[in-house]
Amino acid sequence: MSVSITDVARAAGVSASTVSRALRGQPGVSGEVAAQITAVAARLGYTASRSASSLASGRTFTIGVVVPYVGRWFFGTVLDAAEHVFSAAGYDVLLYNLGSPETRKRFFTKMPVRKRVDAVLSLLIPDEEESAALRSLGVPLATTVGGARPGFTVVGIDDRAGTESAVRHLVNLGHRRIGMISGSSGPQHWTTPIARRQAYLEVLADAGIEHDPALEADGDYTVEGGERAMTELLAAARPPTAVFAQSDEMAMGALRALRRHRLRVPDDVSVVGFDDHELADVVGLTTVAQPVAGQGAEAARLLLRQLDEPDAGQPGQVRMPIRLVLRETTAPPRPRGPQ
Amino acid sequence: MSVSITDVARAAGVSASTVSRALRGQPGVSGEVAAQITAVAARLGYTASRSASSLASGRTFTIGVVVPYVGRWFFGTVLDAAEHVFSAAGYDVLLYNLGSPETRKRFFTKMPVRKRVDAVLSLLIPDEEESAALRSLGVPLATTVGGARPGFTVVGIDDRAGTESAVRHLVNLGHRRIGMISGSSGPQHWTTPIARRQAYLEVLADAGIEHDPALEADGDYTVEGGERAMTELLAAARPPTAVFAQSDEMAMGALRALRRHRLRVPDDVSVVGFDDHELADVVGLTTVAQPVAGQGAEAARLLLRQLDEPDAGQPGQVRMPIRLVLRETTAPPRPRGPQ
DNA sequence: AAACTCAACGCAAACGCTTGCGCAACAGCG
DNA sequence: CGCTGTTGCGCAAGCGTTTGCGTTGAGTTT
Repeated sequence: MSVSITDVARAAGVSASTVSRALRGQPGVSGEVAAQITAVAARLGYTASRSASSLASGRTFTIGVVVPYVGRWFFGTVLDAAEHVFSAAGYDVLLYNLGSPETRKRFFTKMPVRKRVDAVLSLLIPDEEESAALRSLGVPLATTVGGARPGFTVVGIDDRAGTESAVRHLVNLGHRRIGMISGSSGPQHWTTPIARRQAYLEVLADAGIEHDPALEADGDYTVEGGERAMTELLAAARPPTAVFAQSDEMAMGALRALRRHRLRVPDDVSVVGFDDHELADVVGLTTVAQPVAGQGAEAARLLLRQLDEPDAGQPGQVRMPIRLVLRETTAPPRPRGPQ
Repeated sequence: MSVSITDVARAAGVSASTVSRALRGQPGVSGEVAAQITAVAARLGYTASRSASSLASGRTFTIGVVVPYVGRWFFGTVLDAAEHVFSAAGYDVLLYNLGSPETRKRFFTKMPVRKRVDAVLSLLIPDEEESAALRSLGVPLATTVGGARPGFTVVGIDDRAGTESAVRHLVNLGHRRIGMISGSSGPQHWTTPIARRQAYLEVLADAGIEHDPALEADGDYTVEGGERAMTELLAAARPPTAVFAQSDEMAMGALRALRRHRLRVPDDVSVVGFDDHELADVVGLTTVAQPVAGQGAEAARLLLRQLDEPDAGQPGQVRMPIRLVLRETTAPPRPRGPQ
C-alpha cells in the first residue's frame, strides 16, 4: 500500500541504494539518473520512512524541546521562534511539556528522547541530576533560561542589568518604598529569580534605602500569584509606593489587585514588570523588554550549528540586549503621608 | 555503547522476543520471568529504540499536532492541555508550527508526518486539499476549530450561540450602533468568523437594527489588528457605541485604540470579546468564555480512543459549553447625541 | 596496449526491534 | 494412556533505510 524505496528503485530501473543516495543529494550518482529518480519519486509520492532511516543512519532529524508550560506567553513565544528555525532546517520538533512535577519526573527517568532526537533545547532549568540525564544522551544541548551550565549552550539576558534598570527607574522617580514580586517558588537552582533579587537589593543599597523584607512577596510567575503577592504587600504596615515584578504576568496580576483595592496606577502605586509581554502595551505597563522570540531563534541556530560541526569547541554563551520600556504605570510617588 | 534488547536478553538469559513481550506486558511470558526481565532492563538502563520498534510494528506512539501559532494564547493553551493527555497515555507529540503560508505549504506537500505519527490533531483548519492530504495518512484525525469536516473528529463550541449572547447583551444594554471586529482575513474555509458574523447579523436583524457595513472591520485575530480595526471603526461617519470583537486579543487591541483616542470604556464605548483570555480579567474585559484547555484535552482523549478502538464508527463531534462573562467593559450607551 | 584512476552503480550487511510460527513441556480429557 | 489444548518460550523473517565495499566500464597515463 505504502510506497517504499524499492518501489521507486524498481520504477526508475536502479537499485535502492542509488535512490537513497540520489534523494539525499549524495555523490556517486550521475546528474541524469538523479533527476530521473527525483521525478519518479515525486510521481509516486514517495516519502522516506523516518523510522527506517534513523534506525539505519542513527540520525533522527528531530530536536527535542522541553518546556515547563507551553501555554505561557514566554515559553510559547520562545518555542514558536525556535520551531521556525528548526523546521526551516529540515528538523522536526518533539515537544515535552513538563509543567507538573510528576510529568517532569517521568520524563527524566524514562528519558523518552533517548535515541529519538539529535539535540535538545531545554526551556526549563534542569537540576544537577536532570542535566546529567540530558548529558547522558550524548547530543548537543541548549537552554534559553538561567545561567551557565556545563555542557549547555545558553542564550539569555543580563538579569542583573535588566533588574537594575527597572529598580533604578523607580528610585530615580523618587520612590523609597519599593516592593518586589518575585517568582522564586521554583527549585533553588533556577538562577533567574536569585539574580534579579540580588540586583534589586543592590540598587536599594546603592540608593541608601534600607531593605524591608515585608516588601517582598512571591508571585509564582503567574497572574494569580502576582495578584496574591500584591495583596500581601498592600497588607504591610507601610505598603510600597512602587513595585517591581519579575515578570509581566505577575505585574498584571498586581495591577488587578491594585484595581480591586481601588488604588490608582501610577498615582497611588507605580509598577514595573519584566519581559515586555505581548499585552504589556495594552495595559500600559512599564517593563524591561527582552527579545523573547530572538532568544528562541538564536538558541535554535546555535544548536543547529553544533549539529553541523560537532567538533566545535565549548558550547557558547550569548547575552541578548535588554531595555527599559517606559509606559504609563510608573510615576513619582505622591508627596503625602509621612516621608 | 548503547544497550539494546539483545543485551538485556543475554543478561536475563532469555531471548530477545521474550524481552520484547515482557517489557510491553504482552501475554506469553510467565510472571517470574517477566519480573526478572524488567529488573534487568532497569538495571541496565534500557530504553527501546523508538525508530526500531516503529519500523517493526508500524506504530509510532507519536501524535502529530499542527498549529498555526504556538505563541498565541489560544493555541498554546489548547496544545498544553492536549500534550498532557497524550504524554500521560505514553504518546510523544511532534509539533508543527505552520504560521506562515510557506511553512504551511511545505508541510502539506512534504507531509513529514507520513509514517511518523499514529494520529494528528490539527489546530488549524485545513482546506479541501490539505485535509485530503491528511486523510491520505490513514490515521485518526481531530481538530478543535471550525465546523464539521469529513474524517475529522471535531470538538468545538457553538459559535453562533456564543456570538448571540455577546451581541444580544449589547442590544439589551440599549446599544443600536454595534460594531464588529472580525478575524476573517484567513482563508474562506475557516468557518468560525463566518458563523460569528452570521450570528451577529441575525441578532441585529432580530432587534430591528439596520446593518451598517461601515461598522465591520477586520482585526486579523491579533492585538495590532484589533487596534487598527477599532481605529477604522472610529473613523466612520457615525462610530459605534459598542463593539463585539471575535477574539479577546482583538478586543484588547480595540481597548488600546480607544485609550489612544481618549475615549473611556465603557462610558463612551462598550466592548466585548470572545475566548476569555487569561488576561481578560486583568483588563476587565467582558467576554464569551469558552473552555480552551478543555477542548484540547477532549480532542486528545477522543483521538486516543480512536487509536484504541479503530473499528469505532464515525468520528465524533463535541460541543463544549460557552458562557458570557460580564466584567467592566460594557455598559449602557450614553444618552446623548441624535438617537 | 597494458596498467591504472575514478566515477557510477549494485550487493548485502547492518540498524534494533516485533511477531507469526514452531516446538517443547505439561495439564486435563475421555 | 494416548489425545488434544494450553502455556511459555525461541527462531527467524521481516520492517525500510543507509552505507562500506565490490564491480564495472570509460577515460587517462605510461
